[in-house]
Amino acid sequence: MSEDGIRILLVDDHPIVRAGLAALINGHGDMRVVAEAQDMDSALRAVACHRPDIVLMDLNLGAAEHSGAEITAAIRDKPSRVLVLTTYQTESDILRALDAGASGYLLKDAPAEELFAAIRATARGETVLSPAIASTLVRRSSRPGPTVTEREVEVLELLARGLGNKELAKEMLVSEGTVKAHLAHIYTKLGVDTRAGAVAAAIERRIIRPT
Amino acid sequence: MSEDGIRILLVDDHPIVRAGLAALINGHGDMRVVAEAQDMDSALRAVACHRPDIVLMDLNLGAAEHSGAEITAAIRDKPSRVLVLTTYQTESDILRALDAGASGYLLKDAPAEELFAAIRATARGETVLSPAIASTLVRRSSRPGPTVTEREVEVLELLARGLGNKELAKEMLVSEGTVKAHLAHIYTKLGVDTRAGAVAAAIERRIIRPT
DNA sequence: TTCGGCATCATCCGATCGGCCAATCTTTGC
DNA sequence: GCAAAGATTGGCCGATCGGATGATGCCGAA
Repeated sequence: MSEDGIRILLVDDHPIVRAGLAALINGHGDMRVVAEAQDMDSALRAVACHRPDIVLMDLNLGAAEHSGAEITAAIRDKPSRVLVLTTYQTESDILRALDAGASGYLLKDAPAEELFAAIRATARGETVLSPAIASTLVRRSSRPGPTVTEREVEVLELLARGLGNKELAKEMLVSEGTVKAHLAHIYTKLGVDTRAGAVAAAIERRIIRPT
Repeated sequence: MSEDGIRILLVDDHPIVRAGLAALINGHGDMRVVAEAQDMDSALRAVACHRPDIVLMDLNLGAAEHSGAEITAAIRDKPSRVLVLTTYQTESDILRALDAGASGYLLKDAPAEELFAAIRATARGETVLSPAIASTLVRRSSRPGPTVTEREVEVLELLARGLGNKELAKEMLVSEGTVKAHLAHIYTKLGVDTRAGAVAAAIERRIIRPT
């Protein structure tokens, strides 16, 4: 890795963004884009084929079936390290990605220099988080206020897809009463009183991400 | 403009994406990024100050108050031409931008070459649309299926914000009965039977955009 | 001009939702 | 081991929602 710099695999579904990032990265002597992928399947193949040091992955993969966290998990045991680059900072996304084994989580809001620093740090084996991300996580753990449960996030995500209580119950394999209990908790925690309002508030607070 | 190539103003709220696009564009001899802006206000100032030939604008400006179409309208009478570069292709966004006077509408899904071609074409005074965009517009006009009304789109957008029927009525300055009528029409057109489902379907069909 | 689409409004009724109360069971942590 | 928190379920009731139906006015196309 040291002779030709940090070898990077770019994963993003937007060719234009990909080309931009590649141009940006290749302008630096100590790192190089060795492959690109536009979806999860080709990303997996590229990892196996090119053995990059770092997978720079845009989690905002449009209407992807794979949750992005999935792929991170699939790559985790390979020698490559995954650096997630995304637009959103929903609690569920961050936690899911980190749980899956991502070595870093960066927001596109960050300045370009931060990206390079993050790439180098990740290559050194360190774990990198955007300041905004870090503060989100800190806020999460040290907030006296209401914290939505994992299960409640599930409910919110299904809610955003327009399911009714019966459907919610069937989907989550619980009774309708349980669903209503979760909903009641969510309502009080978010300070709303309708399902639609809950979805709006959840999106507002970046608890879930709009479909 | 001809001595130093096409002068471009980049507008995008993500520094990383901006840096990537700048690196990409500046790699071409016949075009150059002369200024960058991360929000609408600084974009307007930059237009007045640098007089770019083209404003390459990312409409996907996070939680922007300004609709993006607004700014396009504000720039329109200046000598600069606006080329919109975005992720989404909702009917309302496209039509709004074109109505506002954008000279082009490109999806990030497009290959990078298409971006350069679009920049050059826009500089020549032509109007450019992504193939996907064009087909969306064509589909819109030649589709036998259900077409949601302007008013119904309004309802859908408010619906996505979690309002109840009473609130809907107050917001739209009509009676609750009218709201329910609109809802009924929307349900049959989208093939759903709940407000949440309608929101999901509307987002799915790119009629509205998740907030 | 006539027909159809759109927006507007109203009423009735069954289904669903949201609020309130109470209970059991598992996990987590002190 | 015990307390706290989360997940689970049940029932009751008023409020809201969704479906069906009908009616009016406006405007553009045939």
